[in-house]
Amino acid sequence: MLDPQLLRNQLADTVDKLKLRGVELDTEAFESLEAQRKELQVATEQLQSERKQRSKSIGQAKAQGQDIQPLLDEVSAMGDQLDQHSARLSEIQGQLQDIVTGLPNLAHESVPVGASEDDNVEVDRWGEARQFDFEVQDHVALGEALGGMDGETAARMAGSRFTLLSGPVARLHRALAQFMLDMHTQQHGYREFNVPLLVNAQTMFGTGQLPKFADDAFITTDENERYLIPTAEVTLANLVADTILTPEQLPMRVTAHTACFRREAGSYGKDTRGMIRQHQFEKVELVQITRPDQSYEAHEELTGHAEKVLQALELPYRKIVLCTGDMGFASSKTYDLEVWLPGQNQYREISSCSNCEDFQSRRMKARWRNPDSGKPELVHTLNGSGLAVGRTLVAVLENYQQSDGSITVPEVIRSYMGGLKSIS
RNA sequence: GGAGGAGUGGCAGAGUGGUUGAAUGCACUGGUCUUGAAAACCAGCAGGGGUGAAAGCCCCUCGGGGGUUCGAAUCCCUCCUCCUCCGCCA
Repeated sequence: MLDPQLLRNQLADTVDKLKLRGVELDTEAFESLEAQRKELQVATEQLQSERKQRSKSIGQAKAQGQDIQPLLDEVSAMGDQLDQHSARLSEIQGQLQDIVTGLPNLAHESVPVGASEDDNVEVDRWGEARQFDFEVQDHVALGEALGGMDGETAARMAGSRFTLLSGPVARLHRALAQFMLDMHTQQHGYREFNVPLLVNAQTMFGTGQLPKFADDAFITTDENERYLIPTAEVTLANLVADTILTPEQLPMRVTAHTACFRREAGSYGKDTRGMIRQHQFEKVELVQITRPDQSYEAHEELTGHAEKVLQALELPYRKIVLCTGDMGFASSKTYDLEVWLPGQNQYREISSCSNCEDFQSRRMKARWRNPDSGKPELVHTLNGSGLAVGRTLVAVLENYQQSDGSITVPEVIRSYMGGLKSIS
């Protein structure tokens, strides 16, 4: 959520910055609502104040044994007026709230301006695409030939966008997740969490999934509606919801390996082959909670932690910075890591690392006590995939394939596979 | 699923209709004292919001929401969470 003060005091400037994100805000309508809010709120609080004072004086008069009936009549009349005012006020505030919660975060000044993914900027490239002296296959052909990947049976039991893994391929998938988790906890200082996969609406609101993107999430139908998390970012960031952290607790680095669930509404026909885009996939997520003045440093660091996984697996990738028009709703700045997939002859996203500044913490009421001011102030939140496990499996299958269709197991993964060097 | 109990400031814990946003203790911060520390003593110390150039003034919040009342931490309804016991169950 944007700071409401920005919209009140620097409206024109904020509207300009929102335009870069591809969002048009009706300035006039907003200003009109805001003016009404101000007037109503002042009036309502004034009435509350008067009522409070008079009620107190009734208490005092009664204690002194005076006749309080005239006072009672007078204050009674105020009640109706107050009710009217506060009803109208909450209506206006609700309308303002609807507008504000639907606005995306503003982009950091270092983010390239652009309208779509075509305007994203490559900032780094690591590794070299392997040269094959045979015809490469994609992960689906490889996985099926190995007898370890089955989309048809999965579709029969669950529908499209699900994949069954089995045997050594399933084990490789598991090994990759274990490897990532171990690297982040043992080398990068993250604390491992095992988190709920179902959360309430409040929690989804905190990280920005609600109310605007309700259609993207799976929701339960029992009386207490719960959402299946689309990413562990939701649970990890919400660890600090409604809390005031001490300076010593920052930065907080947390990670979790979870299943993630996405409806992929609106992506019909996109990436239908294989396990690039699934309703259910696994991901090792990295989240950092930092002091505001250290979040951009942490953003570079966190992205580096994700890159370390790709480097250890010797998977070629490039790092791009998303332009203002292509960033996620809550983000101020996002790096995407795209891994080289020989089977598709292109780079595909395998990690997305974002600094959300105080956009999520304002929604979550996540604060720290700044020793300089002595006051609670909003923390900054960052998240990144480290990495998407399913897509990492895809990348390993395609990059490590041999002419006979077997897969060489990456060296760093072998100890997680009982020393296995090759899957055939 | 059934029966009972409980949710108050960072923590503990008073408070059952009227200057209570809240006693007291601990913790924390500053000061006095001390060579220094401790102890003792003094003082400060919830969060959110509105308005204002600022100082300040004002409003809201005692798990969430609603109600009764001139007035609610206190009474009523409802939901949530936690604890104990019974039942069921991975």
